[in-house]
Amino acid sequence: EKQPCMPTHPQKPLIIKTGVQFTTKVRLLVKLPEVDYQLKVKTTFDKDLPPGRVSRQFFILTNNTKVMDIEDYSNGCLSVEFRHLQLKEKKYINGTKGNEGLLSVTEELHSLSFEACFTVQGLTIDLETCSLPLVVISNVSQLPGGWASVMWYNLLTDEPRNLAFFGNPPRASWSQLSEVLSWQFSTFAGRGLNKEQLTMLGEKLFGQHASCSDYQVSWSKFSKENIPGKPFSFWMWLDSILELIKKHLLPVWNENYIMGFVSKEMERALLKDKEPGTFLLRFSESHLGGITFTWVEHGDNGEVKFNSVEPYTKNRLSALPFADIIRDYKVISDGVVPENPLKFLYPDIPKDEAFGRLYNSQPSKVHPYIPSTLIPISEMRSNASTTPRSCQSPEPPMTPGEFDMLNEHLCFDIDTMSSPYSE
Amino acid sequence: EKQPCMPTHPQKPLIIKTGVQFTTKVRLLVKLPEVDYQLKVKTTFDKDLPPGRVSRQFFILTNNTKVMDIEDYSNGCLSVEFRHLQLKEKKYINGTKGNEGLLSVTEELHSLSFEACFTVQGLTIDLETCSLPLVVISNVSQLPGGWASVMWYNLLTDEPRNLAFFGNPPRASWSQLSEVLSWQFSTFAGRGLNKEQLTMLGEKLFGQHASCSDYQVSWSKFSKENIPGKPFSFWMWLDSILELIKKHLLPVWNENYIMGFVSKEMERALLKDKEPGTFLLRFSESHLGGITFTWVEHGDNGEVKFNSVEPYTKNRLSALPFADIIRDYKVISDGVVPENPLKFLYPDIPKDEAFGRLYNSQPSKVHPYIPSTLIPISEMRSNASTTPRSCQSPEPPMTPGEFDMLNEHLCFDIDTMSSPYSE
DNA sequence: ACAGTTTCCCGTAAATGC
DNA sequence: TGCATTTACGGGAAACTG
Repeated sequence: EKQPCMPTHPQKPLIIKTGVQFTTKVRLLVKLPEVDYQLKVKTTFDKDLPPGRVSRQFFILTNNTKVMDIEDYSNGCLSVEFRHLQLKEKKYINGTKGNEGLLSVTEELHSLSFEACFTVQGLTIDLETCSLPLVVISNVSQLPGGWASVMWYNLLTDEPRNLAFFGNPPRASWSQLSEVLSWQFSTFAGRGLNKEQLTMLGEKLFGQHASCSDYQVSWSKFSKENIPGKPFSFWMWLDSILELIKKHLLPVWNENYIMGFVSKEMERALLKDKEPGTFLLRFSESHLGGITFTWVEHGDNGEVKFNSVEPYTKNRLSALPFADIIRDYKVISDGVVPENPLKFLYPDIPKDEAFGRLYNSQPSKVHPYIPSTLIPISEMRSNASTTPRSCQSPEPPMTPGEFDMLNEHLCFDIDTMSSPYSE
Repeated sequence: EKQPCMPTHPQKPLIIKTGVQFTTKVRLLVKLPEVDYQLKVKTTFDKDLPPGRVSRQFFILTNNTKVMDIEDYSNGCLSVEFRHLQLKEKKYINGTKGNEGLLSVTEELHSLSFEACFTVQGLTIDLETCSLPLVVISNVSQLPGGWASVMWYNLLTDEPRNLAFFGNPPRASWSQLSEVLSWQFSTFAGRGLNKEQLTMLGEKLFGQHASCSDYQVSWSKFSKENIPGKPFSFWMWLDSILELIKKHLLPVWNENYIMGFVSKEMERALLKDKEPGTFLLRFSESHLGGITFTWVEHGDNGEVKFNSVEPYTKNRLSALPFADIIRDYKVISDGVVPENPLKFLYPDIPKDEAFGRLYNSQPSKVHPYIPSTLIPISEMRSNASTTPRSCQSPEPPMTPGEFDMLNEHLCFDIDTMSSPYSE
């Protein structure tokens, strides 16, 4: 909470969504000799930005002027906190938008300026400062793109406000980037990525060169180009997993039960010598935000078989928590009694020992009813059978005497009125 | 589409949500002799309402004036359509709100006025009309209450704008009300209510008097008082079922496979002589928006047993469509092979014959994965185990020479900035 | 036509007012 | 304090716009 008495910029670049409130606080670092006058601060969005440098322009919808006040808890500093600030896009200032469409919206950097002007003993002093770069989005669906920008900026520059950063963004070394990725998981999901997990991610980005930790990753490869053969970029994929963990897998992830980032080859190598029924948890590489389990079995003639279930995504997981899925998962083969093939979490932890504490509750006993729950089930050899007014009135001209009639009968009619709630 | 040339009010009372766009159209019923001038129409919310008559006041946030135009498709009538109208509440005009808190917000009726003024051959004519009563809500959670008001108003008065209607709302006879309720289902769910279903609803409202179709229902009993022993009113309960049907049960409802409104006594009477495995579908009376099935079985010593599953609500149904639940439902008794107890839809339709066409899903064959689905299951004899900066600076006074230093170092600092997307 | 972007608005949760 | 009502905003989908 304590800060030195020099101008610093403790806040990180931020993402602001239009129409959603945000807050900012400014503090005067030097005590003023005489403070018996009001010091007004005005905040402006993209104050000095020449139009044309950005393709979109925004303004602060709400009150943008406030009087500085002595902080209650500190030793007399002047400060002011703007609350309930809200951004709105300026529409069509003159003709069309300003910028060439080179940058995507989440690469476009903006800033918030603060100004005050006051007079001390006859001398007029202007104060001004401005925030670190800001990304402005209009929908939460743009949040992953915004985070990518913030990460890349923080990782690769110390400049306080290089708004042209994404005009020619530098590359990152894998050693730098992997550290940041791990930090994302440790910050938002409570546990970072270990060496094996990072190795798999490195291989995903540039094949088998993962050992070269000084390999360079371009901004485009990180978050703009799609992964070959996939309809999403590396970061979109990774972020979808981060979101899945945050919403549905937090305890399981924090217990380190999700290996998560393992190639299919590695997975088989790990499982092949283990007890039948040994399984591990892995994130889907083909779909956004999915998790699957793979278990090993021995066939009748002793050969090793691997099975992976169709990945669970947020929709399924919000119907049934993941630990319960592991507890209840059943495979039914041609009418035989269903059985749960998951016995040991890799390498050899009995399933209930690992997940027992994470199992969710069970039947609500609303009396007259039989409790019911959903269980996940796979049929091994199923024959999938899919079933799939017309307006008539006297004509003109009018005689003078017709006025009364007109005044009598002329009136409006509400022809239709609709709202989403009508009919 | 065609309308007579007299003022009528074809639109029903509506529900408008603040901040959500609505549309209205006004038409001039008499052709004007000379139309080579512009006729402006202005729309005003609650124009003539003395403040104090309503507890909330609203205004039209968007443009409320528009020029009348000749309708393209008709024979030359003047009309104007207001689009993108939006309502906002006036806050604290003078002190506190106007009204005694007698009425709830969904009982408070408002209106929209339209005015125009024009001059023909030296005579000035004022036109004005106003809509049928409107209910204004601020959240969709108030929609059921709003609908109740609209229904009651339509049912019990022909007055075009009796804004005081809910000051002393009349009672409805059961024969009137039941017709309206059935109409709700037929309008919004495609199939109305039959006599048996209405009888059950009547009994719910006033015990066993259901046969007296001239029994009177008060507004309060219909939608304000809770059903004895339940935390919701009759209409809230019924509307929750209507919503459930609209979102999750439409095909099943339209095929008439949901008996739905049956008392438990009636249910048993109907099922007791039927084949074991005969079931019927019934809405929950104890919880909002739930549906259950009850099936009949014969015990070992021949006695009749009835079972009902815990009702399915929208959350469960959005994880698994209802027809699939019926297809896949299993009961497992003490480790025995699970079996689907549902065989015949009452009275005797084989389950798959009734629901076959409505079965949904089936395995998505994303190759390397084993397809998996959720199935609903009940354990009959389960032992439920629940687990569940400090700011220091030199003191005044200043010497003249210190000004340069001050001007050099004095500046702002952005102390904190936060948005929901920060950190 | 299409993709990137914004708008719209439901539905849940939280905040606010009475 | 509790209840009624409004606000906030994520998230899915539709509308927009070059």
